[in-house]
Amino acid sequence: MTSSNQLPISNLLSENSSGHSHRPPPVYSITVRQHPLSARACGFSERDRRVIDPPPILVLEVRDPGSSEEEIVARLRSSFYVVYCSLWNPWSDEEDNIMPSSSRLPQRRLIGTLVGSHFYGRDDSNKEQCFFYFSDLSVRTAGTYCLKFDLVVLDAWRVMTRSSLAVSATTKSNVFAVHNAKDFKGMRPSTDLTRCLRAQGCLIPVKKGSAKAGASHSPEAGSDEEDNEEGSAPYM
DNA sequence: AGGAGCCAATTGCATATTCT
DNA sequence: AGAATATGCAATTGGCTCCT
Repeated sequence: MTSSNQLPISNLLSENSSGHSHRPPPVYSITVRQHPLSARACGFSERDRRVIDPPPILVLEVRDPGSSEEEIVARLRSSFYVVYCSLWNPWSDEEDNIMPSSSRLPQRRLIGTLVGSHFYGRDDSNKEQCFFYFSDLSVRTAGTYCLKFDLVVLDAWRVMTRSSLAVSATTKSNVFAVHNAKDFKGMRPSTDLTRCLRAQGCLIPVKKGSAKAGASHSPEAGSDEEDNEEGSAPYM
């Protein structure tokens, strides 16, 4: 299991513990490689979950002039990263996770696995990258939202000393629409990137998509103006 | 009329069985 | 013994119905 590219915990400990090195800290950045486009509102039922389509996929990059290429790759292969997802209102630019309600207790609007799953593999252009995918995200109510992603680097030194972990990078997805059951046009077929990751062993679900959805917006055609306010491609 | 939840059909995956 | 095929189960998805 332990590959030669794996970074020992002792290395992380020494490289991250502040005051133990004069090297500038590495710079982390995350970019949304596959943006969410639409979803069907899943309501308040715990049983009936409707995932966001397509599943958001992020790419992690590390810039560290003091490290060799091999060290950076080893760092990307390690699983000492957590990407946390939250729901945002794109118009007010405020978090939109909590639904205030007079009749019910306040509930989270975004449900599912809010922490991204780490996967190191090749993208559809055969480039090795560190991915985080969110294949189990659902939104309870219809509306227009975007997703905010926060990267936290699990610093062994800080974990051991029980210090708080800082957010190392942040990014947001494009705006996407959540429709009611009657308005939802169906799931799209999985993108090439999704299929590519799946083929390498990534546990991301692959969907065939419905004819209705496929006719109006195939992933290849990229005609998403109806659902995607910014009119950008599903993934870049 | 719109939203929330239920239901049936479809799809994917795991396991069992059969064949070479 | 290993590969191929069949079967069953669980998850997913779209559409329908009921309630507010």
